Amino acid sequence: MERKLHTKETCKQSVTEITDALYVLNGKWKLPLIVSLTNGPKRFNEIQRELKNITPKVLSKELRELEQNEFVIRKVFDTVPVSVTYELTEYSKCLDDIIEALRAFGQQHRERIIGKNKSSSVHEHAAELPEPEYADELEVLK
Amino acid sequence: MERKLHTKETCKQSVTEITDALYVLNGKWKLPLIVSLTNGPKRFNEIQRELKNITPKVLSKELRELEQNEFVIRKVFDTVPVSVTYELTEYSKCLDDIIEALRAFGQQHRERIIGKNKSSSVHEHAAELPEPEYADELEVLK
DNA sequence: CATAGTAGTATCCTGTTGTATACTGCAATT
DNA sequence: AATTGCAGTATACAACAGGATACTACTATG
Repeated sequence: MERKLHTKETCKQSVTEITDALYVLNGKWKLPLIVSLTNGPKRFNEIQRELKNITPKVLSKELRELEQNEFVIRKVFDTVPVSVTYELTEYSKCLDDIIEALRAFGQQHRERIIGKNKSSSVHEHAAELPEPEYADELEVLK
Repeated sequence: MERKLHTKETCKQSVTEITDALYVLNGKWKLPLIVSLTNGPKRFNEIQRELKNITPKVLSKELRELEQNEFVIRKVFDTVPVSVTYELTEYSKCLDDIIEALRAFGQQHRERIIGKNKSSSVHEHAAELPEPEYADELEVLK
């Protein structure tokens, strides 16, 4: 149960650092958006198709914010009509560890949930820890 | 500019995995809350004091959600009056990589912003990439 | 000629998140 | 005897994120 961070001071400092990080990456879309750009530049509608359920308004806003934080660069080509691409910057590479950790957790957590649901007849800890309704809590689970 | 994930398929799958992960960890408080519990069990008011600005209503809700996802366990001691502690579960360890990555990024990003603000007289890329108002964008920066 | 695609913007609306304030009932402290 | 701390709940409200739908002006395709 012991972790690397265990003094009161490093712990408080970590809370601040995490808060800073989340301030920049918050919301439902920023990280998925960055991931969807990892295999090269994409155009607006292309992204919208890939990130099922994102509306143009929200996508537009998220892209603007990522641009301001220098994770994404917007390139306009003066074709007729204009075409616009979005691509990741060099700086965005500093997010790779976060993305990889989230990805690994997401994958493992989904498997855990599926396993849980299969053996859901066993309720030994039901009183202390209510059996979560995982099926409703993860959206896709195809 | 090449990363590990670069085929269309692995990229789409990663988006799903990230979405799953964020589904469980979303919001402003869950990760900071978990971090604040890394140096041992804490009581309700103790947490509230440590996480400046969280209201009891929100804290209560966040703790309930973390409990349902089995990251936190709530222990009630029948002292008079009852005392309650919250502590991290074994399973919560699977979040350590995420937390460490976010922490490292948060720390480095804050330093980058401070550096940017010092040399803010240089505006060579102002037209393409508006100089972000970092001072307003990070909340603490004491 | 109608449809589809381009890169978004404009409005309106809902739902969650967060804030503010007050309150509980009991015990220990001042 | 009054205040403080405990672990929250209750109520009302404000703010913001996000969703639904429609629309622009232009071009290419069927």
